[in-house]
Amino acid sequence: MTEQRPLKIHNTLSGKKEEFRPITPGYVGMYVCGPTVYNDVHLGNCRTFCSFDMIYRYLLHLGYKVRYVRNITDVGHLTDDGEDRMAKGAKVAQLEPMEVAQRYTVGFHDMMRIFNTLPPSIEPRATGHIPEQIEMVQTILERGLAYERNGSVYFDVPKFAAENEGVYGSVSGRVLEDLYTETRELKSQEEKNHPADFAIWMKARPQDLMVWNSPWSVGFPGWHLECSAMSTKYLGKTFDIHGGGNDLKFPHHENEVAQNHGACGCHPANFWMHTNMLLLNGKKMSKSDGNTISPTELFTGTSEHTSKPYSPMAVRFFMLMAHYRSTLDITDDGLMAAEKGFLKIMETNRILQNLPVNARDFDGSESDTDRAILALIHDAFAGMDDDFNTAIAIASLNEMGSFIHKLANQQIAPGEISPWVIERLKTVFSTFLFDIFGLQDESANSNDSGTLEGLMGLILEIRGQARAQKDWATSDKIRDGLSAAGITVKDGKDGVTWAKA
RNA sequence: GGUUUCCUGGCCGAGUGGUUAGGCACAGCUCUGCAAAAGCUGCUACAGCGGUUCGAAUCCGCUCGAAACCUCCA
Repeated sequence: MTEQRPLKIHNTLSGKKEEFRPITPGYVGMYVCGPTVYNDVHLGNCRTFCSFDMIYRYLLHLGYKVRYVRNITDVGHLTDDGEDRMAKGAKVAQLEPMEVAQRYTVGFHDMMRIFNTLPPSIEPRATGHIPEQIEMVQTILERGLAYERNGSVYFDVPKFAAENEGVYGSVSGRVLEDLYTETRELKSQEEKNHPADFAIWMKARPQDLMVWNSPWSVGFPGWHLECSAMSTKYLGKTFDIHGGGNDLKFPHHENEVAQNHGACGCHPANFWMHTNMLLLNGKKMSKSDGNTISPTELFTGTSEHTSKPYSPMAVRFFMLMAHYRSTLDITDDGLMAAEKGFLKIMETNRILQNLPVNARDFDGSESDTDRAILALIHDAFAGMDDDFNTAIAIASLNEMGSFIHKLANQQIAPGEISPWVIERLKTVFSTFLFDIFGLQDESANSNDSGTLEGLMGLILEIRGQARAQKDWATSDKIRDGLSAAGITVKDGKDGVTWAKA
C-alpha cells in the first residue's frame, strides 16, 4: 500500500477535523446505519446514503481497500405506541412481517441504484444476526452493566457512565445529569431503574409477531443492539469510521457506543461521521409530520413543492453542491440551478473528452494557462481532502470548464495548453464526475442512443444543406421542431452539435 | 424548558482573521442569417449591536431570527 495523501475528516467525537489515519494502513472499515425497511425510502435517507457513497468512492479513489458495511434494520424499532414497526406495517398490509421487509428492501435497493450508489461490501440484516445480539446481551450482563426485569434486559446507563468516565455523551455531547432531568415522561418505563436506561432485549407481548427465544424470554433485541453486534462481527471491536444521519446521534449512536463499550471495554469507532438533514420548506423532512417529498415525486414532478420533474442525477448533483455536514434546503429554484449546473458540467466533459490532443503543438514549456489549470486541479483534490468538500471541488471543475470551452472555441490558442495538461484534465474530469461524484451521463444512457445519433446526423445534414442555400425557413423549421422535441441545436464555428434539453 | 448549531449578494450554496469561491438568475458585449450554445464584462454579500485587532463576514459577548436533538426518524 502506498502512502495516502493527508485526509481530514470531521470527527463528531472531537467536534473537529482530524487527520484520518486508518487502524490498518491502507484499509478502512466503515459502518453506516442503514434504513429501517418498513416503508418507502424517503429523500433524507437518500441524501445520507449518497453522501456516504461519495465518501466511500473517494476513499476508494485514494487507494484504500474499504469494507463498507451498511445494515438493513428489519426488526427492533419501536413505534410511539410500542409496537414493532415491522409488525405494524404487516398488520396494515395484511402481510408477513418479513414480506414487508422484503418489499421495502427491494424498493430501497432500486432507489439506491437509481441514484447510482455503489452497493456496500456487506449489507447485514438485523434478523439475520439474532444469535450475535443475544450473545452481546449476555456479555453485557456478565460484565454487570445490564439488569433483567420481567424477561426484558436493560442497559444500566448510570453504572456504565460511572465506570467509564467521559464515554457516555461523547457522541451526542449530552451531559448525563441533564439526561436524568430532561428525559421526558414516557409510559411503560416502570421497569427501568433510570429513565436513561434502555432496552437491549425486550420481552414480547402477545401482539408482537417477530420474536425469538432467548435466555430471558421470548422476545426481540433492542433497537440499538443490531448495529453494535453487526459492526463488531464484520469490522471488529474497533474500526475506522462509523456514519449515519445527524438525528441518530442521540439516542441511537450514544447507546450503541455504550453497548460496544459495555461488551468489550473499548470504543467502537475512531471516527464518527454525521451527515446533515435535508430540509423542505426550511424544516427537516419527516416521515411523521408529512413535510416530505419522495424521490419518485421529485423524478416525476408530481409534488406540490416542485414545478417540474428533476432527474436522479440532477438531484444527486444538487446534493453534491452542498457540503455533507450542512443542512440542505430543497427548493424549486435550487433544484433548477443544480439541474442546469449538472447538464452544463456534463456537456463540458463531453467537449473535453473530444478535444484532440496534438503533441506537435507542445513547445516544451509550461505556460501560465497550464499552471492555472494545474492549480485548479490541486484545489479540487484539496477540497476533497478537507472533509470531502464537494462544493469546492465542483467550483474548481467549473473554473476548469471555462478553460475547456475557451479552448474548444479557439478563444485560447491550442498551443497555450500543453498536451499532457489536457490529458490530465480529461482524467481529472471523468474521475471526479463518474468515479468520485458517482454521476451518470443521462443523455448518453438511453438504449436508443445509436438510433438517435443516426437520425440526428441525417436531420442536421439536411439542415446544413438548407443553410448553405440560405434557406432559413427550412433551417429554422428543423431547429424549432427539434427544440419542441426536446433537442437543442448548437451552431458552432466548426459545425453543428446537439444535446437533449 | 434543557442542549447544540446556524443566520452569506435576487436565489442556491462554499469559505474563513487581510486576496472576486462556484452555480443559477439578470444586464451589456463578442460570435451568429436570426436564435441558441459558448466566451467576455457587470452585479462584491456575509442578521443586528458592541468588543478584541493594524485589519473581522471570519475571534469574543449580547440581541433578534431559524433549525436540530432531548420521542420513531438519515
